Amino acid sequence: MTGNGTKYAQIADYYRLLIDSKKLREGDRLPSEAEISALFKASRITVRRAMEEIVQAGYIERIQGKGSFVRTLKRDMQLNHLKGFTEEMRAKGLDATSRVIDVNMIACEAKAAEHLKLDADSRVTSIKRLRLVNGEPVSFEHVFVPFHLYPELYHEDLRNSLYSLLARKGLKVHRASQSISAGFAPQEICELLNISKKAPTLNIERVTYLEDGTPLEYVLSTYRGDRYTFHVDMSR
Amino acid sequence: MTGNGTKYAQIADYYRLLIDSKKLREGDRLPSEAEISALFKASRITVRRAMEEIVQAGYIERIQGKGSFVRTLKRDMQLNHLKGFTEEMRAKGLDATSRVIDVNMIACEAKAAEHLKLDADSRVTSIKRLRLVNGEPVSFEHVFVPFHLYPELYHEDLRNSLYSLLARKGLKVHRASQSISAGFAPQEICELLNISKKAPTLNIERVTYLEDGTPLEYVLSTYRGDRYTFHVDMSR
DNA sequence: CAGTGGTCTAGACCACTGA
DNA sequence: CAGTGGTCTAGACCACTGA
Repeated sequence: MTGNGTKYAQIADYYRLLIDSKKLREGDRLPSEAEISALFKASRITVRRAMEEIVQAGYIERIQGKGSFVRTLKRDMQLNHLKGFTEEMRAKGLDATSRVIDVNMIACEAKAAEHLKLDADSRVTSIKRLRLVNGEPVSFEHVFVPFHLYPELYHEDLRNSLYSLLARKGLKVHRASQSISAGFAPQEICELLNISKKAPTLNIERVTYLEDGTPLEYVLSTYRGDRYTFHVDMSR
Repeated sequence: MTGNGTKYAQIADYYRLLIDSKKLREGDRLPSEAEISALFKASRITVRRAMEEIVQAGYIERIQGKGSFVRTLKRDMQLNHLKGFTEEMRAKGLDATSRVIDVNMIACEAKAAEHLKLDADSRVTSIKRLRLVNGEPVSFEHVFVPFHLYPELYHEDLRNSLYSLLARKGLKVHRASQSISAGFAPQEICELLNISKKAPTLNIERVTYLEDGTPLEYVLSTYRGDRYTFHVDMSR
């Protein structure tokens, strides 16, 4: 517990800690406002202020007439689960494979370096792959992984899930930030995807991070507009 | 003003509307809590509750000793907060407006009916709007809202945030499911967006739901590929 | 200094839940 | 019905900004 700060922050911290440390588990009921009020010798409004804090942070859910309950995080996890291409296609019952176009250790390009928080000339492993579903090309991706995070990466078999490989090295993808736009692809990518230069493509720029916030990879993907749709669930 | 809903919601809506309709602009100061309190004959705590609402929605910023100001926002890395177009652009510090193309009460199309869980010939309010940022067309959207949820909807001023309007009727967007693809737009939409028929577009199909799971709206949006990028954060 | 928002109190009535 | 959270009031003292 903190001890400093405002009263409502202390109350909020107290319950946040109980939940973080699993002393209060999913679905458990918190004491009522009146009880917390008595426990901390705080007015009900101060207690409510504290509860609002942890509702806001997604820790609990309050139901009039029933009480405050530790939230089941399952729903949100399912809501927008971050998947790799292989995993995503498997979830749809499709068979995903890759054709490795090119693997290299290179000096990092400026844009990739910025997203990976590396110095401009740092070394990165560069991987170009064509992603296929049921043997048909669906997307082309160019992945950049900081070399020092996984020096042997370019010796590995990259025909399957990259995330599985990384996970086996203890590099677990935690979150990703993506930018999705519509456009065209350059000639050589069009040829790989077997589409016309005038065919629209879905272009996704993705940065994935480890739990501690370290950027793990920077990916530029080009999806065939006629073969791929990106799904997202969002909540308020 | 609406007349229904809670007092704090009415106060919050009042100022949200002033900001949406540009009667209060970026950097403008809102009246002090005492003034709002007198104006609405509400206690200070109720006023504060209202202010918290619109702080939460990213509309204003409060500074102790100075006052409450309409937010001049750069972009902040929020999680994956579900926003309407107006709100999203505001968060990027951009000025969003709409041109209403067409509003109608129609028998629901099969696809919209399916997503809205309505019978095939149920009545829906159909709204076609052109969304502009700094006066330039960015997207065209076609919204379907079940008629019975908000019968007077087509009498309302639809130039600003639809979600604000709905919220004032107690119809609060809770979650949304979206499908994003790349493609082209039909002739008439290209003309509205002021692009060539061969220009790529980002097409988003969205279904939004109320907290109890009732579908609230079905939207087909067509974004100019050169003017819009969709951002998503995902976690594992 | 007057004016602002931030924290806090004690107390009230209400709507909702479940026995 | 008792217990819960939701809304609302009137009033207090505080910390901070700016003249």
